[in-house]
Amino acid sequence: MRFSRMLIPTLRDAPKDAGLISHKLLIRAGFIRPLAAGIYTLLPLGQKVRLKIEKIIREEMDAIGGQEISLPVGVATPHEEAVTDLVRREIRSYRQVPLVLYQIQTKFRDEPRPRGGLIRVREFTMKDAYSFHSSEDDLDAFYPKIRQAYEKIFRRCGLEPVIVQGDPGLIGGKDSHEFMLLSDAGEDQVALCEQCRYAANREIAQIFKASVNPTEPMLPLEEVATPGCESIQALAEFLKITPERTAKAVFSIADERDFVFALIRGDLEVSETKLANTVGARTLRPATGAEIRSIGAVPGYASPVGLSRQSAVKIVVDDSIVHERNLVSGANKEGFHLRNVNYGRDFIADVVADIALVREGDPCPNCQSPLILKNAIELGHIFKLGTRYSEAMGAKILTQDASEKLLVMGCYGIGIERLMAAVVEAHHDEQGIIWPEEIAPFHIALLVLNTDRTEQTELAEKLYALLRVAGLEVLYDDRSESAGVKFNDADLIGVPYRIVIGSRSITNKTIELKRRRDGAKRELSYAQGLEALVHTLKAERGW
RNA sequence: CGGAGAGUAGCGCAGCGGUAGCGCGCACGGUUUGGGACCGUGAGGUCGCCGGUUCAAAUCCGGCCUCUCCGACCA
Repeated sequence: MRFSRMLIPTLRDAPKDAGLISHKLLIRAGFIRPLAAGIYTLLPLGQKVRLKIEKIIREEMDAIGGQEISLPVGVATPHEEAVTDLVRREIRSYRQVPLVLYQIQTKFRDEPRPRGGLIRVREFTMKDAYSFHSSEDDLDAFYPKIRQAYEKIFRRCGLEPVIVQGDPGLIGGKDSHEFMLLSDAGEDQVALCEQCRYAANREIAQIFKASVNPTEPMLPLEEVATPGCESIQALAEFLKITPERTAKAVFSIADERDFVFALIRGDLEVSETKLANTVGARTLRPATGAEIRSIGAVPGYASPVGLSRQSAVKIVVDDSIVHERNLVSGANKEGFHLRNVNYGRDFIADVVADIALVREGDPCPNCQSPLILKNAIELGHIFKLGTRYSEAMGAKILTQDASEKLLVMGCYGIGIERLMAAVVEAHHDEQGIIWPEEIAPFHIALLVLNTDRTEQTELAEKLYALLRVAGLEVLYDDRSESAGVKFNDADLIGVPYRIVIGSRSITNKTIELKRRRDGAKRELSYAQGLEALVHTLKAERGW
């Protein structure tokens, strides 16, 4: 393409409301334009990159037997249901599975809070894929394939995400992995163990919980006055004990219906995600003081001890509590706590579960080394759905022995524009974007510096034509701008290679080839003819 | 949805009661052209919207809208 004919509105200054580097650069370099909060127009350059990413995804999905389809854009129907419905109608026999269907389609999400340019938007392109299997074993066998396909997709886009255990959510499959690109621009957090490579989304990461005093004999309950001790910290200081010796109560309302009373060791925090998954809640919000009092508890002085059991109150106890002895917990009386509270003797839970939120430095569940927390961008998510949808919708097949069996499903997603933004986050410098070759909008930027010198423009035109014939995508900067403008735009846009034709090219019979990634330069002679030069160039690509 | 900030030319900003400004960009002419050149001329704005106060509002007051950032969801 001729730069002069292409819509590439580069900007010197980034709009002030752009925060992230990827956001600034994609706008400045003329890839995207904001239309409304979380709604972006992809300009020609942005569209080119998106199509290249989609091409990679198609190739890798097809390589593992995926078949592209296009599901109708249901108003309220999740695509899990639409695709399960399709398969329920069309698939009868175990001989027809495994079946892998995918689509690349625009998604609309009424995001309460779009942010970070393309990282989180209201409208975006998603590749969603679904696999159908005759058994758990077959899904288990397929799962590594999709995982590898994802690794390839991201690697071809120039990214090396960390694969972490993901939140299986309410859908509650047994395996779930997220492809996380470590980046400060990310809004997720992952917990990583550098020793044993344990990696999980922070929300569901486990920690090794050593009991502080599991062998201490149970002592009798004892009420103690603790005026003004409404926080664990205040309580621990007042009683001169460590927070590990206390039990903390956290109150939530699940799905605006059930009261959830969570109890965890005083030094730990509750993971809302874990808690929600434990009680099977779609939404969870903190309870108000009035709601807490309504079940007979006192904010700041609450415990399950002596609480009259109500069916609407679900008591969830973290496993950290179960193994401890003689904790201090609330007396459900303003200004009083109880010493020597013991699980089993003084109270029991409806559910005992791990609901702790990992913190930096907590011991790894596998090797007990300190975990580190990092911000990350979630590029993709794969998980085993199991039979949740096939059961709900009656998607069955006949097995070899003519019995009916529920299909076992997996589902797998990638957000395309977010991936594009993540690539920019990972690959840029002060000058602009540095696209990995496979998804760059162009292979080569061809710059002619003095457009009023016919020797130069003629040379450039010839080279432009030959490069295209050779199958290269060329952005030919034929504008009569000053050299600096052209250099800066080429760098900003992030084309992997740059050819410069200037006065030197005429006198020395050479052109300059520069690699964007590291600035490596070469002077290539065309004394043997331009065709030979183009041949060399192709050979030199990736030198 | 809760909290904080911001809306003035395409982008970045100034002006904060008296008829709308600057830089960049854009158009035209000329000189330039190896890292965002220079001179001259010019186009471009219902100052987010609605109402109020005032002789007079971009400016003061009220309401609304939009956007950005920080907290609860997700690719």
